[in-house]
Amino acid sequence: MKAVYKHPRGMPDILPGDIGQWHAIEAAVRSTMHSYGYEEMRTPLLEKTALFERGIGEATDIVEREMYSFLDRKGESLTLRPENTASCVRAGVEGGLLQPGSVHRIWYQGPMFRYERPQLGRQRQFHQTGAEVYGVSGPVIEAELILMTAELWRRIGVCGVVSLEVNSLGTGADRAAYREMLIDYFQASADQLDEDSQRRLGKNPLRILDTKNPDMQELVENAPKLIDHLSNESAEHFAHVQELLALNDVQARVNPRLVRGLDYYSHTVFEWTTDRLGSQSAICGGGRYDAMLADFGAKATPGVGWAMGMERIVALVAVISEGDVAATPARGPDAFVISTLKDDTGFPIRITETLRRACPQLKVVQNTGTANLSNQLKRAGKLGARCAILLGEAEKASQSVTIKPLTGKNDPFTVPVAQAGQALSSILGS
RNA sequence: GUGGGCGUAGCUCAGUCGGUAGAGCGCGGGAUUGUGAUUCCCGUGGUCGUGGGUUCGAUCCCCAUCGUCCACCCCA
Repeated sequence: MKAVYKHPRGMPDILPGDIGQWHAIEAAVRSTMHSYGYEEMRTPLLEKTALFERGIGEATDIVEREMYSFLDRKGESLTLRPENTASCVRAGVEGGLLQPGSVHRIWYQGPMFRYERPQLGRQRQFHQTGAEVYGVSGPVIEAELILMTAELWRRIGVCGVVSLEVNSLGTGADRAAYREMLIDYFQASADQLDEDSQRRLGKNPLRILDTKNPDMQELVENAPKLIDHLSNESAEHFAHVQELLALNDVQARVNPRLVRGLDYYSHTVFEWTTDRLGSQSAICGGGRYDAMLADFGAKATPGVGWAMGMERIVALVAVISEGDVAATPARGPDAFVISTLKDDTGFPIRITETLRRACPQLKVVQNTGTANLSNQLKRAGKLGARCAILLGEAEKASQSVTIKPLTGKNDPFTVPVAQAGQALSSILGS
């Protein structure tokens, strides 16, 4: 079989055999969001390009080289969303949610798009799940958001292989003062900066600290740290967050070099990482971004949030469970209808449909082959069916069905069609 | 965006020192003209990712392209 068409690069299909993993993780996400009182929000996949340029920051890699932007039929520049925070803020403002004093806990889930070289855990169309809180300043809500990610890892079953790093970026004023300090420091050693860093020096010197260039490690290591130059209020704020995490048994390592890629953060930022996924180690990250709300028209409303990469979580679960998950088959049919009537297709489908209507909670599947009874039963067994419904000349003549339980050693029995649904329910239990 | 590996049946892979290909599993049918998870038999399967080039001849060599993986980079 040759495929006439292939998927675009970095945009793989999720086939039925893999969807169970996603459903399991999505179920954990939903239950966690419910526990914490967050409500789902959905925004369009396309936004006006300016929304992301402004919201994410012009000097970021995402905006500079990773966005899928195009002109629509009226010549307006639209972009496939590379992340969802800017859209959520836009929707919150536009939808009138972000009134001063009101509080909203929001979560989202869906595909995002970035033009990158694909790798394990890094696709061009990928899926993020995230949570955002609007209308709450202060450290408690930051702690809540971090604590819910920790709880999510517990529910997904990956808490043993992830670790948390936190940092504080302070206030805009803190950063402005620090930024000057940093520019002075790096300019004094400008000859040691690589090309990327020289470019960032003018636009966004904080991101130089995030470099992984080994030649610059010493320079970066000795740079002044923002966390040592926070205002007293910011330092207290950050200390409080750390206390609240410790109070709830969540270990966090302070990483003064954690800056995060998006420009709008302030105060607490955090990142969950794992060492089990090769070079894509970040599985979740977030922080406070009051400044973006102000930019978007909600001056009096603060905002905090995080996002996690679903593909990375799926990959992480697969890596740590090795063969376990593969050995867990998808749940088979509750009832598998097989027929030895070679020239009557009407009776079997009518019985199947009757059972579905009588037992809407059960999965009732009609066999599609023409094999002999023995092989049809083998197929039922392979599918993991809980019982088989046998139809043949005798059943057709007496308008009855034979039910054969496949899980135990129960003998098959025959009941009239009218009682088949009830009989099925009672032997399968609940 | 940079560098490198890979692409043979639905899946995992073998193979051809250049003469158009195999295995296991899977899938379909049967052994058993009405009772499964074991076994046996038969069958289905691939213009060897795609397009060019070299050659009498290419799945194999070369180039391009698409997809994929790894590192860098970046982030979720």
